[in-house]
Amino acid sequence: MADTTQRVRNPWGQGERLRLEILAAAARLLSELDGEQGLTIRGVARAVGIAPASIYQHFADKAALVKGLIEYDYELLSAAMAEADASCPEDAVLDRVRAQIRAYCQFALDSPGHYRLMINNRPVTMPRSGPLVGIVHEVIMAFERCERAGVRLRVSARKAAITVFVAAHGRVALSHASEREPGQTEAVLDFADEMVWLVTE
Amino acid sequence: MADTTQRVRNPWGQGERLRLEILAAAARLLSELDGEQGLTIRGVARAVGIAPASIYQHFADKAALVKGLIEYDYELLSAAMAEADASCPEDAVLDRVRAQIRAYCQFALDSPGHYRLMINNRPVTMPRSGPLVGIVHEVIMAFERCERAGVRLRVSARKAAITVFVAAHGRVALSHASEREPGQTEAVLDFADEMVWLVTE
DNA sequence: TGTACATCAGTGAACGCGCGTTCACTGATGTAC
DNA sequence: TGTACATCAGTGAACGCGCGTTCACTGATGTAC
Repeated sequence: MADTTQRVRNPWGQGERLRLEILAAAARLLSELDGEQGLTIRGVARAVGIAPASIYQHFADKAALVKGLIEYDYELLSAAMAEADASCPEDAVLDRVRAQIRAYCQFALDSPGHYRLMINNRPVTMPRSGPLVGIVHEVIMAFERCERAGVRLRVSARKAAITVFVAAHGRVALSHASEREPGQTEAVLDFADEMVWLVTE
Repeated sequence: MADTTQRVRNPWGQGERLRLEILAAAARLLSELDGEQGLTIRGVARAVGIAPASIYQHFADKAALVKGLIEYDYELLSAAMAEADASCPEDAVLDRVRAQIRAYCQFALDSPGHYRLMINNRPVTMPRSGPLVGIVHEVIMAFERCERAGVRLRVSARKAAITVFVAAHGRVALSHASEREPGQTEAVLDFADEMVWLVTE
């Protein structure tokens, strides 16, 4: 398990490199152990091949490490959703909504540990302005595009986005709580599509 | 904090009483600490006023204690939903569905720790036959009653129940992840109602 | 009725563990004069 | 060019903590004869 090869220390002035190594190792651990409680300073240090104390040169404490991880993950998720949106034809407005939601679900299914961390460790200081809100806002805009293109919604674009988003979270969370099953991914993505259908008409 | 009064031991043949005291204390702790990780053998022993070792006369290990709690909680939740259903006029079929879902959300909001434990610690041995399934089945039957009463559903009764249930879970879970806000309960219940409306028409 | 023993409810003290964090340190690489 | 010193990357060992669990025990209450 543990790396027996000795780590070579970074050259002068390149100490920041270790910071990225730490984040990368923490991300890897989080993917494997899915669950924040499995993410420990000592575990990360072990994975990187350094002393636990070394982490404190780059992160004030465990909370700072977790915060760094979450910020990184939000960027990944946002990028995945934006890419999904952009990969659809410009005028396939509903497909673009679906693609975004599916990308969201896919991320959550692929990285349960990361996803749970993002949801459950949202910074307390930003009740309605956290990164999650940015993501929901993208979906709101996608629904507004639909309306402008003539798609009839059963509720406002804003409400449609929130509803679909909340339901997708519910589906994903329940999926995480069960053991993996074949075809689960498709089931989740189908559910997401159906939610989009439910708010349209 | 700690009870300074000495516990009187149960009389001969009444040792089972402690089992209930332990469960009650664990439930109380879970309500306060909301989060399974806050629930510890030692903490429960402290709350009851006994030695940690005493718990092992009634529960083989921590998992057994948790299992006992979950079973108890499912009974509470089922009873609350059944009561909500029964408190509506017989023929107000949609109201009865709504009442059940609202009771579900209310339970989750009132007891986040219990709710999270139930969802995340579902017995691995019963993928599609756990107690949650029983609860969903009640909702399915409630929707079937609606159909028989002439209410038009946009999807099958089964799908409607699952959709509403999943969305309710999503809403509740997100609510748990944010800090408490005034009016939150109403917002969650309104969301639940809206989900019922979305699957009907 | 007395007494030896079984059974019961519950305990005290210890075990080993992994955790987050601190602190004085080591040794290599750069810089000032 | 040499040398004293500052700065850097990173460490080893310890701290106190709370955890789940085990084990031999205590003392009260019942039962057999």
